Amino acid sequence: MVEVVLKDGSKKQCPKGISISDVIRDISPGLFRRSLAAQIDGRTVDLSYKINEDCRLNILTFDDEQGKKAFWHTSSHILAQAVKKLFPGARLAIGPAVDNGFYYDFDVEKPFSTEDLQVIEEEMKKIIKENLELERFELPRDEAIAYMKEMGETYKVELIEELPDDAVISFYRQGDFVDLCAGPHIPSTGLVKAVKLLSVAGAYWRGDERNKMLQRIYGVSFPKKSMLDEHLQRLEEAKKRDHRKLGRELDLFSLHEEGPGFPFFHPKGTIIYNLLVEFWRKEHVKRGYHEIRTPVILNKDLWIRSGHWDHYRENMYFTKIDEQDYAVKPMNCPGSMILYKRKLYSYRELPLRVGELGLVHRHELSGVLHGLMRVRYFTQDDAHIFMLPEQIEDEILGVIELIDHFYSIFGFKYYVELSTRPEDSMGSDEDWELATNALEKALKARGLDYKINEGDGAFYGPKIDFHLEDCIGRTWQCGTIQLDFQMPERFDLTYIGPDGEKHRPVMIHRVVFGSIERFIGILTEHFAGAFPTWLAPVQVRILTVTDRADSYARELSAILSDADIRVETDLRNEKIGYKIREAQTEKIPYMLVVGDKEMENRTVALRARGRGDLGTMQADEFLSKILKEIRTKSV
RNA sequence: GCCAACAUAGCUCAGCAGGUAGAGCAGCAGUCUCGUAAACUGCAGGUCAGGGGUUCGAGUCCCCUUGUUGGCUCCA
Repeated sequence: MVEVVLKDGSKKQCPKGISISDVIRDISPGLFRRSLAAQIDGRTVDLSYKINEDCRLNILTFDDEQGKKAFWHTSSHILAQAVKKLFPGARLAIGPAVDNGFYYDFDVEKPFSTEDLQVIEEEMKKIIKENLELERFELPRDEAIAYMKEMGETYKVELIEELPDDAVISFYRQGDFVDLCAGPHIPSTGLVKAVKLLSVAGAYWRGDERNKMLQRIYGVSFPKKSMLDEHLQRLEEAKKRDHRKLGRELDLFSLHEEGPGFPFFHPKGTIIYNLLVEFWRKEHVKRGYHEIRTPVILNKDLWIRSGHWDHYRENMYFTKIDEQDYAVKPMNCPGSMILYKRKLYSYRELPLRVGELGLVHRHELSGVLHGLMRVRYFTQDDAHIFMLPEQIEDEILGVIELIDHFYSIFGFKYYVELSTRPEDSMGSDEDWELATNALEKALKARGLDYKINEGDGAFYGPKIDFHLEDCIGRTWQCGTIQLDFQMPERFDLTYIGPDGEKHRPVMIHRVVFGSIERFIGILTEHFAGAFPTWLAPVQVRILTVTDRADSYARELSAILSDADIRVETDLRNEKIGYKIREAQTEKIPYMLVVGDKEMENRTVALRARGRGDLGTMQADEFLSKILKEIRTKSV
């Protein structure tokens, strides 16, 4: 007998060699129907796994992250089986579960068309209907390679050859289809009650553009038909929050063929931009930052010296002035270096925090442009902190505090990553290790959860990245903190120490918003266009019931405007319902309805976006209420 | 840049198997003075992304270019 400890702590005696399925069936037939995979002592396994010793058992359903993954992983096998049946020449690459479904990469003669997806989806449904069982088996390395070679699966052969020596090489069989796979999988294909193939895309083998481009099919699946409908419904809803759609509807910004990746900001978008900048300046002055402005175009020699020519040239724009080569800045740091070098600094002056709202241009590949999120010019809310080596940790912690303060004001949740040395980079291994450790130490001191992003640092130093989510859950890097020993060296920066000698300062590059343009995109999607009052381009609109209230409306407007509130009047000869509807679709936070009654009593009938009619109140009562809301930046 | 799809009025979309463009909203002009998400009538608005080709005839079929979308690579 073996002892199985369940999630709730209860213990169960079972015969040795019993399958997990049998254990669950014994606990509850209802749970058995929903179970997809299981964890034995934290290791995810199939339900057919035989228990041979005492263990802790955790049963996974579609509600568990790992259960979902197994479900989608099996779905990707069904996809591969369908493709092999319809396109026998297709070779299989990889087919994992991802956050929102699954995909499979195929090497095929001719790219898949949208029509092919339909046919493949139909074939998948047949496989599901057959309710094939998934059966696991293992092979020694040489047999596994021979087996895959025989089937012509060259990508699989490559995968097996690269597995570590001690790896268990397992396969899963469903009907006549076999795939190399670590598992786990759900017991049978019939559990997939609803499947939808969403898109085809090219994807390089192993994500390397030097490799062959494969055809990737994305799909999603669920154990219930209604869950698929809900999922598709959610995607539709998310589209309504898309900042590109809202940007057009709310007249914030636009993009034109004349400047792909170069957004135009309209008056209302510019109001938001300016408010963010104003807020940014206040918070930075409080924290001892100075602000500078440096040129957009600087001589090429500067960029050679900074290392950008060697490591960032592909992303830069160049121009000529009087026969000399110049570059449009893709980063602000070299300009900041020049200013640091204009005079001598004492150690007493450090840390020196120098901010710059710098307009940078970067040549991004045409295929990656995306609204305001990925553009070819943007404003970095940059700052460079020059400091003594012993100030590193405090300064990093200060920036983390600042970023957290900013994001929490908007109510954002964020993800943190630590990016380490990339292949194309400069400096010694010791410097990189020192810098990376310093960042990591600060993260730990602050108690932040973070993921390590191997090889994704800047070419001059490692970085802590802060990611925010868009409407469909894609994350975008916004804030970043980069520790740099290289630039001070390259530009021979110095400060005079207590010993009267010159020493080398260390520097931090950091941004909070990241790109003000991208941040506006994130804000738009986060609030679905209904910006908090302090950020709303129009904060109040006064709506008249009839033209008898026009002069009262103008008077109110002047009072609010004097208090720096962004107010508009709607005196058109339209029905009040029509005016309300329009203000509502423009997502204006407050509507003041004024007619004969209000005029007589010097009141306003208040209506708030999303909260409807709030009744009547004195005009000055409303004024103090909205002023407080703006001052506290409440969301 | 690569793979696929898409591009018709300011916006959202019709235009079926080639026979020279249509709706709703927005805009403009009038009428209605109206109390919490759409009053009524009329008018105007398009070298169908740009260029080439096939055809008696192309928004519709083919090719190229540009842009957009979803991915890949890359990144704030």
